[in-house]
Amino acid sequence: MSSCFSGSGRTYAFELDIVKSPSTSTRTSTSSPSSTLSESSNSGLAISTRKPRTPRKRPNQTYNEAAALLSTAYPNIFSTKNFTNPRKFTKPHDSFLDQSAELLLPFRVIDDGSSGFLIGEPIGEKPSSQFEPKALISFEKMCQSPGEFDSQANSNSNSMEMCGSYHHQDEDFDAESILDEEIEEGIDSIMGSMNVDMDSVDESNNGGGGGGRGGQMNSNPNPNSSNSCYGYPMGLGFGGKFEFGFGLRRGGVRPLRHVDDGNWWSFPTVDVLEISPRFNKSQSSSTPAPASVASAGKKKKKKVEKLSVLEAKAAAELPKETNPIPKAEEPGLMLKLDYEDVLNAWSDKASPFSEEMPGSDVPGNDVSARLAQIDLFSDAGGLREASVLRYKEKRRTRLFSKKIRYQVRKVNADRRPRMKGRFVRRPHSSTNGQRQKEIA
DNA sequence: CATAGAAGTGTGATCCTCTTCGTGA
DNA sequence: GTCACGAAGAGGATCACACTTCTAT
Repeated sequence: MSSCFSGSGRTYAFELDIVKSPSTSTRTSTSSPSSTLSESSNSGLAISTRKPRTPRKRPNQTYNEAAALLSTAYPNIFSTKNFTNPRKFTKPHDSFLDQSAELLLPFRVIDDGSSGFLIGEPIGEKPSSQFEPKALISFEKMCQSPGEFDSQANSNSNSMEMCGSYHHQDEDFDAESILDEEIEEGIDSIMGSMNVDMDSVDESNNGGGGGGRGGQMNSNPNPNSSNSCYGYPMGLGFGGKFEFGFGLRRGGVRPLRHVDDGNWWSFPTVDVLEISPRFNKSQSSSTPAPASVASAGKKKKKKVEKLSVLEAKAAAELPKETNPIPKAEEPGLMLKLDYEDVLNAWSDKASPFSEEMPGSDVPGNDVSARLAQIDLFSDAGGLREASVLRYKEKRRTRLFSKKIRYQVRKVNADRRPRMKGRFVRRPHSSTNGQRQKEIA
């Protein structure tokens, strides 16, 4: 029985395959590979003569790995204590906010993908057994983690395109796209779905194009989600040029689809309303929109209204403890944020995520030299710096290609004749012994 | 040391799920 | 204008193949 799920947005049913031992199985030499379907589709309880399929790959493992390292590297920012109870994170005065007093981090300082998305990982709730010492390929098999939900993969690609700033932060890294996915996963774990009245968001953001995915935004059936949601209304007057990592495309963030009900809530979330400046809703809604936009907005408006009614119902049924975040509409609970002041205040400060160590003589990416500079036994965070560098170096050198265990077999396989991708017998195939003699 | 059987290798075909779009009620 | 349904396409995972090498007995 396999309980692993896909990480690429698919949901796989539990399979109950009674599989013969590989040693006793005889490979069914079917003439057509399509026999797979006929063998498995008739019944949930199938007897297969084939090897069980290897579990689907899970892309989130590197995310977890990075999360653990970053929490070690930047405990002030990615403190695991914030993650023990995700709800804590949504409180206006939690430790994260305390770090910067009245200021929030300007998002542009998040220099690489390993950083910004880690805020949400519930490290404290999960034993670190998933973090293996060797650098795992991101698509190697992993076990289910609470931080994984398969909507990530889908929504990731959406959020990515709006994150224009990210593309300017190229690293010397040949598997960038895969890394991007990790980042996006993390971003989405922060983003989640929005349950705010998104009329204005939809109107300005959707632009009438792109097939109306935004209609799903509020489809999260769990009433809790109304309080632990987030997502940034990109269209709300930021003009899209604001370099926030909160990327939205085509109407916003998707809901948590196919999320394991037992774990989905464990994502620490940031209520975007609490970190957002107030927007004059009436103003935005009164702004005349283009016709196409208006029609698209209308379409969603109904859905949003429907869902908001349902959510309001469900939220009312919930006990107050489970609903600790105040409604966004409540005045006075919003975090007022003067972005200009924030940017000014941080303009002369080094990024906490910067590749460059402040005060370091060693420029660039000479990790060894930089490691040598670090006093590992000082109290001033040398271990932390070392951890960060180790992590970055590891990430940089991580292999995303298939690992060849036996090079000679690869060579042989390359030489082997094929027909439509399959190995075929050599024209004058001989027995192994004879073949070896020939080679000798 | 000999033997049997498992492991592993690359690539095209196939399967499967999800998304997008068109059509009709 | 809305909704449901189905087709088409995209994208990713897996399978099948022959043969050599590795490993356990």
